[in-house]
Amino acid sequence: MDRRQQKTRAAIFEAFGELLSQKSYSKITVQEIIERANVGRTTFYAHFETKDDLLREMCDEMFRHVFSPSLDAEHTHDFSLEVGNPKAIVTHILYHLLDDRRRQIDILSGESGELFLRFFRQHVNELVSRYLLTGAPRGGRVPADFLVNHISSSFVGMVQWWIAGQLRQTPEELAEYFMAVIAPLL
Amino acid sequence: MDRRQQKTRAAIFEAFGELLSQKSYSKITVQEIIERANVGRTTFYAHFETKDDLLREMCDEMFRHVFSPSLDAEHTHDFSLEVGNPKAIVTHILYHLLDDRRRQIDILSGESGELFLRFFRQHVNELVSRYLLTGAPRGGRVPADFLVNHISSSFVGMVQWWIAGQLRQTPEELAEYFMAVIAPLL
DNA sequence: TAAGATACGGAACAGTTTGTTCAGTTTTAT
DNA sequence: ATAAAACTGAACAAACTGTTCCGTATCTTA
Repeated sequence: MDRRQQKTRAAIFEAFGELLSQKSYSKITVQEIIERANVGRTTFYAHFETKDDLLREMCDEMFRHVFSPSLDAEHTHDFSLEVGNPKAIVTHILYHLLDDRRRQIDILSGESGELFLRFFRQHVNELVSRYLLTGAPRGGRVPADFLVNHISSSFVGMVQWWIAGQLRQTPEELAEYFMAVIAPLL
Repeated sequence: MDRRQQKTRAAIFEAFGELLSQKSYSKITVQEIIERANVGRTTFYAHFETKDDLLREMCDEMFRHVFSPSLDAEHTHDFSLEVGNPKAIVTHILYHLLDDRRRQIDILSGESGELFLRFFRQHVNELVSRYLLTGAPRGGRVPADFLVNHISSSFVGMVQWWIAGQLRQTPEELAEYFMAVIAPLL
């Protein structure tokens, strides 16, 4: 991809992210974005059809990172190796969230956190039904898709709680809590 | 309150509700609302400072109903009498949601459901910490506020799942599921 | 039922924001 | 070096917002 495109795209994401941590999505104007990104109006619309489009693409990029199996240093894991070890997966994802702290967390704690958590939720749902519920000999007291939804809701809810509480807990602690309320169901 | 005010207020709520079940909140304009409500521009701004204000007031009205202890017919309950019987409370609330079916559900299934679920969540949180967690001899493996948050998230998540799935379950069934995943923690 | 208060309607307003077009400049890749 | 591609800036119509002013309709109560 053209170097210019990369730079513009990055500048827009950067500016958008900063704004999102300051004010709510709906109150952010394209005007502000391009001013802060130092980019021409025409250029913006050459990259993104609309503000919503920008949001979508940014979410994709964010969560592709959060859910990517690889993590730089010692926390490297591969989901496929961790099937049957839910706690490791949970810890792993929480580390990823913490990793690129500035962008993810700032945005998620902003007024438009819910907006992003919708996307987040989708990823979590997929993950849960793929890795967390396979071959688990459940009691069968509730339907499987109810259970998947329950676990995803709990996870996303936990992350919200975590962020709202200033990230006071370590990923390990959090994963501990999570397993305490979820494990009885698996 | 003046009969005229009631009528305009109702007309605006009605119009707003219809629009919300059709398109997302952010794409709805004041212009559309007043056209559909057949109300003058001046009148709208005499009632509500802004579109966000309208949203807030409408949420208040909606959820004041959903969480009100009284329900018309045979399902009449009083929360205060039901402390220690969480399942009854859950069933009760679900019936309330179903009650004014047209407005609540349509809005919640619209693209802006999350917006309303934020308010919904606040009420649930309050309710949970007041009625569902009092005097319960917990194991103490997780902090109390984590637990409250977990239960609220699960409840709201369940409602989303319920609505997305076309309300296929009865409130009783749903309450059954809910207790199955929550009861072990109380 | 008459009078004063209150709510409504319509038109017009300045100020923003949006998304597009066009012509001209800079950067990149080959 | 040159052609393609990306960027800029200005200007544009269209839509929406929130406000003001004034005349009309409706309610309240005395």
